[in-house]
Amino acid sequence: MKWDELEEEPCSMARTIGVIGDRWTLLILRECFLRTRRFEGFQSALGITRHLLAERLKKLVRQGVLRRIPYQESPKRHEYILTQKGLDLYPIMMALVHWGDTHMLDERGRPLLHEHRKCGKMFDPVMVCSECGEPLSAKEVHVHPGPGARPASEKVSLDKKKPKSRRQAA
Amino acid sequence: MKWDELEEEPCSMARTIGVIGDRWTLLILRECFLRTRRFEGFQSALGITRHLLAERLKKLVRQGVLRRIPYQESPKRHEYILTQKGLDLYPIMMALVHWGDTHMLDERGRPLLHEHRKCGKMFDPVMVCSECGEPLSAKEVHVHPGPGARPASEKVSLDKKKPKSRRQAA
DNA sequence: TTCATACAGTTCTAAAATTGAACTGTCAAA
DNA sequence: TTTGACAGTTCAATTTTAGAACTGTATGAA
Repeated sequence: MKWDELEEEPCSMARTIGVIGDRWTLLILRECFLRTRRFEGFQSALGITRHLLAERLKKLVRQGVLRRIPYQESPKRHEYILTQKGLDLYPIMMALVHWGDTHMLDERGRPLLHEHRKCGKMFDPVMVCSECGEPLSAKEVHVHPGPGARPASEKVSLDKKKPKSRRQAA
Repeated sequence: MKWDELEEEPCSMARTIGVIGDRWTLLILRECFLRTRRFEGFQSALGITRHLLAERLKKLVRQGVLRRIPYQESPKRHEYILTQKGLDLYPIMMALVHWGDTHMLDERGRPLLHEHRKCGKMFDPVMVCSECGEPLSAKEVHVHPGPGARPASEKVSLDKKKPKSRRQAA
């Protein structure tokens, strides 16, 4: 599968993965949420090669996750700022952090604490149902095909290839 | 940076990314939540190469996200089942799906709808504060160093290399 | 004026990861 | 006896990524 094919999959998760589903992109976005805005800032915070960083930033801009905004003329310099589409990634970031906090800590404890300005307390993120407000778990959710679902006839494979016998075909 | 170094970073997000932060792993986990359990099931649903699939499954088992359980003797066959650690990835999966539903839909609409068994309604996942229950957004959250934070002295770079001048050093 | 540095990239080669395809081996059914 | 399901493993070819240097504008210091 080519990776741009992911964005055409009739699956919202696959499409999201097509945009942000690689390690460097996720780390770049972490820095964005920590207020990094400039090329050198990302590069020195992450140790990513300049080549990949340039490429990933371009892709995020193309996808509308970041906006490239000039902050000085001559030499032209730009900052990379999260768009609303980018800011909407926040729940994904928090969910990643929270899983790490729950399952990947060492003896030293949490690297970061999060304070909720509205209530002034240190908090954890909790995912709830938009309708009843109860916390969600996989077992309480039932999945139905929606209007954009793939027709049942082609449900077999992401890349539509039939698995074929591995003994010589002719 | 080598990818196993990610898991040693004093950052819960980096550690999580070290475990599930690549495209195939995320797609494999999607299938797990859709009740796929067997090698051939993953392979034909995703079109992933058998080589990579075997490797990714091994890693997920090693990380405690999946458990490998025999379902028949001779020939030995195993199923891959989400552990509790794996089930706890659910909020991440839902957050990915929800962002895709919000920002990556085509004209046809949502590929999947989610029904909450408890309340019987189709819902969206919402991330709220564990303390006050209000929905979260990036701007209302303030980050503090926790007990496991990296000392300020080495805050510079993920890989601890100082960026050095790019003109000939000798 | 010359030198060093900041910044935002681009270019190049070597190394690592991924793809695609075939191969192994056990067992069941035809 | 042959074919197919299943769960991998192996290997060559391609694609990505890493690591390092290079380009080019501009500023401040010597």
